[in-house]
Amino acid sequence: MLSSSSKYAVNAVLYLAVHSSNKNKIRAKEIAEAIKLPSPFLSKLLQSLSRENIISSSKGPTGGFYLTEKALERPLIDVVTIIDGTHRLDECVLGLKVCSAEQPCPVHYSVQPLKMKFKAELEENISVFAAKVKSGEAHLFV
Amino acid sequence: MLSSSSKYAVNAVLYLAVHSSNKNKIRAKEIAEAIKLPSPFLSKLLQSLSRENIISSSKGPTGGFYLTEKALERPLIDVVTIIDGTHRLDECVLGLKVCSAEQPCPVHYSVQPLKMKFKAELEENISVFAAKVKSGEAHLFV
DNA sequence: GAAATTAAGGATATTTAGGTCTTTTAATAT
DNA sequence: ATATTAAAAGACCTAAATATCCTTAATTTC
Repeated sequence: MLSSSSKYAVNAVLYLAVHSSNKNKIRAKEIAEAIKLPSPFLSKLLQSLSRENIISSSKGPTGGFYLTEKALERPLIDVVTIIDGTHRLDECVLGLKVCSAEQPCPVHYSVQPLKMKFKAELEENISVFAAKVKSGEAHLFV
Repeated sequence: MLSSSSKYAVNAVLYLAVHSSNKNKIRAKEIAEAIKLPSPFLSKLLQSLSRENIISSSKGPTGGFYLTEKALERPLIDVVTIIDGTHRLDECVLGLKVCSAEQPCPVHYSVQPLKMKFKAELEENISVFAAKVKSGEAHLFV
């Protein structure tokens, strides 16, 4: 459903949402260690996210990545679409080119509502998910 | 959620469910053309399915693949697990090693019910999905 | 301004899923 | 029996996703 890359990206963004601020930037390496990911690879993902302004960065000593207040109010699904594009979440579970209400695949009516629901969940703001982690209601890492 | 391979496999099995019988076996090549797939690749998948007895085959002239009455009563999810194994449908959407009711990821409670529902749908017999195709209620190919 | 630090960016390597080809085995028809 | 047909099996190839490395650019501290 999601690529590994976008899973990592979501993890990283939520980590930043919980731990960073513009006063407290976090280095790629620290995030990588926290979420147990090779840091050069994570850097690539962070770069992509930064280019699309969903996370912010600054170079040099005391530099690193962080989320602005504004970024916290963006839906989590933005992270996914930046990394994976939009197609992946929309395509037919059976891989049919055409799969719609008019030409449904055999599982279309079972799956379509679930897909809509999933996407709707991801429309929730990053801050909402971060709040769950902060409160201990949800966890991020092993 | 499903690998391309298991999507193809599901398509092929449903094609067989609709078109084949032990009196009317279908060659790999014909299935491949019908579902627009490279036939050597499809052959591999059919072999795996045949080894696990979810589809039947016979060699030689008038040979090919077919589904028995018994096979039609197996749940569609068997096709998926033969090709993908069981892990793929169970793993955490955010890729966390541990993701459970006790240690839920931030989207766990949103996604878990959807996943259960999806798996439950796939527990339906192959014949049920085939019937939908036969009645024109669902479609298989572009 | 020089040194140190950290992200950015490009090039490259590795792994895995996806796809192909060739030979062997089994069944059928003549 | 022999020729033909089609699946089985294994080796092999390809492309995309995943991961790494190395150089450059931007900040900060001293």
